Amino acid sequence: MQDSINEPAYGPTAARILMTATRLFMQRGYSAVSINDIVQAADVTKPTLYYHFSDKEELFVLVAIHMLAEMHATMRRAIADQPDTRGRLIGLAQVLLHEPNSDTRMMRHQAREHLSPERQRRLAEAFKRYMVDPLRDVMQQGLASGELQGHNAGDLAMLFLGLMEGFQRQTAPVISERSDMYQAISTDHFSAETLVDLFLYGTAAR
Amino acid sequence: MQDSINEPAYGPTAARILMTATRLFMQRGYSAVSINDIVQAADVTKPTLYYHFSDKEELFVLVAIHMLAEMHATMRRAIADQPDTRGRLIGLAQVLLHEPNSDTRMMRHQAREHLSPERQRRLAEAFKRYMVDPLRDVMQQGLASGELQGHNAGDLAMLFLGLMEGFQRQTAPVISERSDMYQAISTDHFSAETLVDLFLYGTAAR
DNA sequence: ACCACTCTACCGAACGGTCAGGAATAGTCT
DNA sequence: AGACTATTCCTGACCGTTCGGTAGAGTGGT
Repeated sequence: MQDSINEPAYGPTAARILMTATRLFMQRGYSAVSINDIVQAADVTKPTLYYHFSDKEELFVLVAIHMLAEMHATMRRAIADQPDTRGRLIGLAQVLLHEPNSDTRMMRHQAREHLSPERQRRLAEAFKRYMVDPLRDVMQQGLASGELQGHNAGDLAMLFLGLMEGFQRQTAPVISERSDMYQAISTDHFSAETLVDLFLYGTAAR
Repeated sequence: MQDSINEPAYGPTAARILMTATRLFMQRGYSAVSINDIVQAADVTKPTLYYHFSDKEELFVLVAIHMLAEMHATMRRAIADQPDTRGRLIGLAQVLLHEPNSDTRMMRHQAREHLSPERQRRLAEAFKRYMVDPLRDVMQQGLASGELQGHNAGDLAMLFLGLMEGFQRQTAPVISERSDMYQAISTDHFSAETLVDLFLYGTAAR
C-alpha cells in the first residue's frame, strides 16, 4: 500500500532505529531514553544512528510524526464502514485507547519541554492534520445529521480527544512483574463503548 | 493550620527544596530535572539537599505525596458548602483543572518508569487516599440522592478523574514566548462547568 | 562537647555527539 | 576484463560535559 503524503521511505536500518526509538520514547519519555539505549536495543552503533538522524531532538520529532501518521491511518480504517456517529466514535475510541505507543498527551508534554520552537511547530501541524482534523470531520457529520448538539465541531473534537487522553494506555515497561501502583489507579478497564456512551449521554439520572 | 495526617513538618530549607523540586519535576518530568537544577533554583548546595533527602527517587516521592496532600485539602475546601452533586463536581473540576502542578497523570507515568516497586506502592496508596477516595464519596452521595446513575461509585470516580486528567493543565515552562504548539492543540479553554456538564449530560441530541 | 546544618571539592559513570576510516556496491575509464 | 573512483552505509575509539552522589571540614547555637 502506498501510504499517504510525504512518507520518507526509510531503509531497513533507519526503520529499525525508528521503531525501537518509538517504543522507548513512548515508554520512558524523551530524557529518560539515551542514544545509547536506542542503539543498543536496535543493535546498531551510535555513528550509524547519527548517519541516519541528525540529532536526538530530530529523531524524537520523526518518531512522533511517524506515530501520528500510523494512528491516522488506523483511525481512517476504523471509521470506514460505520453507519452512524456512535459507531464511528467507538471505532475511534478503540484506536485511541488500545493502539500501543499512542499516548499523545505524553508526547505533547515531552515536545513542549524538550523541543525547539520550530520542531514544536512541525509536530503541532502533524498533530492537527492527523488527529484533530479527522475527528472534527466526524463531529461535523454528527452535527449535520442531528446526532450531536450543543457545541461546534472543533470543540467536540477537542472534548472527545481530551476524554480519550485521560484513559489512553500509558505504555508499561516490558518487565511483567505486576506493579501494585498500576493495579491500584489503573483506569484502563473502561471499554471504548463505555467512554463513548459517557461522551454521548453522560451519567446523570434523566 | 495543622494539615491532616502525617505531614512531616519540613524546616525552611527542606521546604524550599521541596517546593522548587515540585515545580521543576511537574514541569519537565523526573529524568529531565537534575539535582543540580534543583539546588541551583532553590539556592542551596548539593550536600544540603542530600542532607535533607536521601536520594533523587525519594525526593520525587515526597514531592508527589506533598502535592497530592495539598490537592486533597483544596478539594475538600472546594466541595464543603456545595448543595448538590453538580456543584460539588464543578468545585472538584476547578481544583483538578486549575491548580498548578496538578498533573497527576504525568506524575503517575513518571512514577511507573523511574521508581522502585516499594516507592510506587507508597505513592499509589497516597493517590488512592487523597484523590480517589474523596471522589468516590461524592459519587456515592450522588447515587444515593438519585442525581447519578448507571455506574457504581468507584467507576464514576475513575471516569471523572480520567476525564479531568485529559484536560489537566500541563505545566508550561516559565519562558513566556507563545508556543505555536501550545496554542494549536491546547485543550484547556474548556471550563470546569463545561466538562462537568459533559460528564453529566453528554453531547447527544435528546 | 555536641548537634543540626551547610559548605568546597571531588568521584566514577553516563551523557550527546564526532572523527577518521573500513567494507561493500556501482559506475567509469583505459 | 581490470584498475580506479565515488557513494552509501557502518564502526571503534574518543571528545568535553553533566550526571547522581559523597568525603570531610567548617559553622553557629546550646
